[in-house]
Amino acid sequence: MEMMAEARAEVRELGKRATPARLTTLLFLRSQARPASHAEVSRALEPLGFDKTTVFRNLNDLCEWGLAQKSELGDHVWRFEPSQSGSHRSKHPHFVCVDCGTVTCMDQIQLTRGSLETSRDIGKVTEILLRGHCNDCN
Amino acid sequence: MEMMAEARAEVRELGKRATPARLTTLLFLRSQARPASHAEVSRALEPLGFDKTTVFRNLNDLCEWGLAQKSELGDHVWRFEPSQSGSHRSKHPHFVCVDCGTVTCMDQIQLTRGSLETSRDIGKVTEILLRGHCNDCN
DNA sequence: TAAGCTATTGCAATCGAATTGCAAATAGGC
DNA sequence: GCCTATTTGCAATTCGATTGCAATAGCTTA
Ligand SMILES: [Mn+2]
Ligand SMILES: [Mn+2]
Ligand SMILES: [Zn+2]
Ligand SMILES: [Zn+2]
Repeated sequence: MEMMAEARAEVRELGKRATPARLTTLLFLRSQARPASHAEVSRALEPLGFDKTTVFRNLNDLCEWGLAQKSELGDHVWRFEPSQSGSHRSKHPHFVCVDCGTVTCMDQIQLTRGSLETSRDIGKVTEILLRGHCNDCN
Repeated sequence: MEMMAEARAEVRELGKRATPARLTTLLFLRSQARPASHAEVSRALEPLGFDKTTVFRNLNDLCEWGLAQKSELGDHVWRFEPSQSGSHRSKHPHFVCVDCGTVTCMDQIQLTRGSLETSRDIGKVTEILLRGHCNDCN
């Protein structure tokens, strides 16, 4: 498959071994519309014969190597999503519904000039997380 | 003590029992400049003879009753802080340093008009969390 | 393409925060 | 002071995250 060959090349590029578990984990993340928890990825890959711990380690390794990103969205569970390939490889904002737990990836959320100054007094903002009630939940 | 009598009144006002563990927990939160984790509160109260689980339950009860707020700031640990007494009892934004873990309470962080519209398409934002590198850490 | 070295895997065990069950203690109304 | 519903203390449990270690399997090299 096309995707698989591509993933293999990317992993090899980093000097890492292109194992089936690793490539499948990466492909799975890329197939999802939203960040996936370790439990979700495992649930999908265990039936294929991949071990839960191996998945766990690969998820974290992929993050360490820049191929994926890990975020804590407020429910004490890590969620993983593939890094943006092209333009913005940086973290993007997320919206989490406190009612149904749905996570939405957002582009270009900006703070007002005043807020930006305020935040600069404290530090350099690298990540924005919004929480609230999604339109479906109200 | 003044604080204690005040706390007692507030708890009684809610129809709840003003137990030593409960009042001490509330006073402790109010003595802190930053949100405190359950572990931190327990560490402070256990030497005084209060049980870890009791502290845990009181922290959550206080939140349920509106006297405190609970947030997940990105490290898989709940943090508790007293509700603002006067003007804005609502949740305020926080900044968390991903390096040192320091949490800073912020006032009035606003999104740009455009971002606000974008977010409205998704849901009603009730909480904003900023993460990044604090000025002390660079 | 077979051997060898090392990264990776599988599985059991451990960790720690969060959560629960239940009997004993106690706050507050009477 | 008595009574009862609430709260507490302590042990046990849950569950995601994390680790140790021996077995396995990529990849490099000869
Ligand atoms: Mn995303
Ligand atoms: Mn705060
Ligand atoms: Zn929702
Ligand atoms: Zn810092």
